[in-house]
Amino acid sequence: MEKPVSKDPAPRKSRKGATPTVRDVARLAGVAPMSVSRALNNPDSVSPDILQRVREVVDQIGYVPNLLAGGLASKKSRMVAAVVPTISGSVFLEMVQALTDALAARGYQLMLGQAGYENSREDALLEAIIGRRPDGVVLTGIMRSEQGRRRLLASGIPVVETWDLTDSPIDMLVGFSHEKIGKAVAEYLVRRGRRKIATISANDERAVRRNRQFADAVLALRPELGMDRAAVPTCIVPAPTTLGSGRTGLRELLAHDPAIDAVFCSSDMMAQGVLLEALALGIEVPRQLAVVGLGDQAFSRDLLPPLTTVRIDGTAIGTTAAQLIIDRAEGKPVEELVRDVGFIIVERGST
Amino acid sequence: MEKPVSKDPAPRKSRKGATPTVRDVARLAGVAPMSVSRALNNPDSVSPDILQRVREVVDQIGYVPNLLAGGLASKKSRMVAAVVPTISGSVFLEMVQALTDALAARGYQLMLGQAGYENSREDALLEAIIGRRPDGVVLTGIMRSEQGRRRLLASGIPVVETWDLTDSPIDMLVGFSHEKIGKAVAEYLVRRGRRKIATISANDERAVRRNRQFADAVLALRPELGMDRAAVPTCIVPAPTTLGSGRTGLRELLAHDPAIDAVFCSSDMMAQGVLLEALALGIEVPRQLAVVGLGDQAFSRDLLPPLTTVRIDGTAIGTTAAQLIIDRAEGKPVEELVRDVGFIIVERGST
DNA sequence: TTGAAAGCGCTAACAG
DNA sequence: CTGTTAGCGCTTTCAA
Repeated sequence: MEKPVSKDPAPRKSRKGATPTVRDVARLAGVAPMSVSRALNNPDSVSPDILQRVREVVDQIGYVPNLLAGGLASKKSRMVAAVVPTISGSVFLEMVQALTDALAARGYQLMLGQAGYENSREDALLEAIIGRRPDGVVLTGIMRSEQGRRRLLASGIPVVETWDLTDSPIDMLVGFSHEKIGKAVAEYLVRRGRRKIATISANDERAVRRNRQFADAVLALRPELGMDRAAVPTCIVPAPTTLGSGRTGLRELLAHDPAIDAVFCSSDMMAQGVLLEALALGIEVPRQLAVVGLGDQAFSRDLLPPLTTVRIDGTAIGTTAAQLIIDRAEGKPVEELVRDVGFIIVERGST
Repeated sequence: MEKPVSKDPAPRKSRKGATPTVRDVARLAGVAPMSVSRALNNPDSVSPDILQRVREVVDQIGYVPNLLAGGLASKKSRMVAAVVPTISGSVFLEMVQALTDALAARGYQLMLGQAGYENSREDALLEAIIGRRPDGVVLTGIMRSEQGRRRLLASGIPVVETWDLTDSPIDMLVGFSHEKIGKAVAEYLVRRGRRKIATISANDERAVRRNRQFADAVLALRPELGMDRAAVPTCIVPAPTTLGSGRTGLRELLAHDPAIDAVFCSSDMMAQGVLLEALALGIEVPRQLAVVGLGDQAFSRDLLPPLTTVRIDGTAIGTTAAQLIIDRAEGKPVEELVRDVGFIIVERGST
């Protein structure tokens, strides 16, 4: 004769010290594990009675659901990966902050990856990201490597490229046109009567396109300069840009042509360096030299003189990217896959 | 009579378009799933033949292991969570960068959480973190809330508190003494002959302790000031500190006492604001006013004058924290649970 | 509304 | 060295 099955069929005795699971909660609340899951994830789908009992037990034993297990079962990890070139001193911080906040508000967590500016680690990074099956990936800039595009595409993970525009996004896109910025700043400076206009910029691909358009626009408006882009001096510095690179950049430009009367910098921090170097050299800003930055960082309005700069709404980019990914994850149809958040030239004392 | 079991017992036909799994790889390589797992995670434990066949299949079909599943089975998520008050304009960036890099080099990924300065979201954040079963948590600062300490402790996750020291860490600790910084800077300024010494600082708990020690040290060295800490004017500004708060801070201090001849700021960015405001007011630095910052950010050496500041080695903190957590995760015994990375006063032109 | 069964994709543990 | 078995802790699916 078989031993009768006991009422409590020896559930792996919940050893003291082990992290509690749904089953522990279920047992203590006298319900099925599935009801615990429902009470926690979808309180409306469960009777008030069960809901309350489950909540009591959860509070009492300090149960925290294992989201790895949940993610495996439901194929939703509630994580979003963000890739930035580097986090340090970067213009992307505002976006990352907005992203983190917007995601957290909806129960999503951010995974941060640094790709480095030479894309050295990009491949390993993509593997680390895809392997964690995030509900979305936010890329800073456009994914250039064909290999990377294919892997992301194949993974089926929603992707938001940012901080740039392109005709062929992998998936979704929230950005602005670097070409238009180049053109707009050039026109602005020429309109303000500047004649010898230069740029200091990082050696990245976006800056190159911005500069090309910048130079072309200057040349178009100042036919006397001829057709050669070399008439618009450009100082290239390694990314990431720093205050120091702004200082040395200005010195190099002036050594090349002392008559320069306007500089467009590829970051506010670098523009600040230009302001400082001008001060050190006794060059008056804006009378002798106009300075324009890029990014409108918090400090820019408090500089001496306050910095004219191109405002990029990093918060809008981050918030929008989060929204797009969450909509996708929740099955809502996404209307416009490409959003241009534009930019504004904020005019201040440095021009 | 039963149908004979076929040799290939109908493995859930790998529908085209579905993400491949270990089983797909195993089938195509003609080995057991376990061997695939070993080939990928521990190549030495498998014959060269199998290793090669597995690698070929992996490359060919673009298999990326599901780390959620792996983490669930192995109880190692290869993720580390970091909590910072806020990422923007922050002195913690260097640490976060070093952390990300050091972790990535060992195959770990960083999860970033922003707690906010008012600890408003701390609770939800902790839940989101613990639920993902990271292999470690790096906290910026000491966890003050008893509730938070208990939850972390109960979770059994290795914790590294940073950027501070305490006698009762939750687990591990990599930091330095804010009290000692306050004392050291005070002594430094007094030794340089400064008489009217003030501070501008954020309203956070660490700054308060630093300031108290700072004021006490000043009073001890300058008995003529009496015993009242009010003799060391302090301007409190809301966190996070900005260049703008440095500018207004200096104005407020001077309004209170025009004779102030030294200011200790709780961040380099704020110290920069002080330099700028001094320039605007025609106050000579360092002749009339000495300025000391905190953090030794990249830009500080390039300021005008270069900023004297307290160097905190964020890179060392991040790298050490990563090391401690990885050691723990891999079962290595951790020798010293508490590491004091110290600080250095970097003397430059502003004093 | 609630519950039971059956995995999600991987790896620990043990056998061969 | 290689394979088999049995879960990890949760949720999907289906039946009650």
